[in-house]
Amino acid sequence: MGRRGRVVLRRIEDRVRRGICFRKRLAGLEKKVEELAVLCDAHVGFVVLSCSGDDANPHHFAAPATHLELLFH
Amino acid sequence: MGRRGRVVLRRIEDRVRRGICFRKRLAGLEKKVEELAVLCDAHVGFVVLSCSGDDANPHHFAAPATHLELLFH
DNA sequence: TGGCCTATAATTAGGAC
DNA sequence: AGTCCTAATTATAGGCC
Repeated sequence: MGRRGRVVLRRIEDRVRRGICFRKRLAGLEKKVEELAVLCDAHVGFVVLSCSGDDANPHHFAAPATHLELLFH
Repeated sequence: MGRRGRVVLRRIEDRVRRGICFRKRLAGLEKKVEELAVLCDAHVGFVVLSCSGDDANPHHFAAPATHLELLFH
């Protein structure tokens, strides 16, 4: 994707590239979730527990904040 | 987006258009979640409880299936 | 490592049927 | 309401610093 070729749905073996991809896509996902919630007045939440080989960035998110109680109560 | 103008982050007031947008974006989100999980070997899940004014389509999803236990146990 | 840049791929709103 | 089409926007891999 981006500059070269299409997405191949397969684990990215290189640790560094996998981490970069993880951070970029996580940001994109957060935006999409927020958009779905607001545009469609939906209750949406998502959880990311970890990225393999990257203990530094366990993550958690739900959007928007007012839905948090509903989802994770 | 698409044919006319940019995304405005605001509730779509028209019921029919909101429902269409909901279904399209939900499908897109499922794909993105699946991709994040596989590409980055991450544990990801998301929940959609409802779309306002569309009781027909409460939805639930987590990807991939092997992560379900981890996330919603 | 982390932020910008940008060439491409991917998503999607609206239309047609 | 569902499916296909496609223009136009948006997301993002790889580069660069």
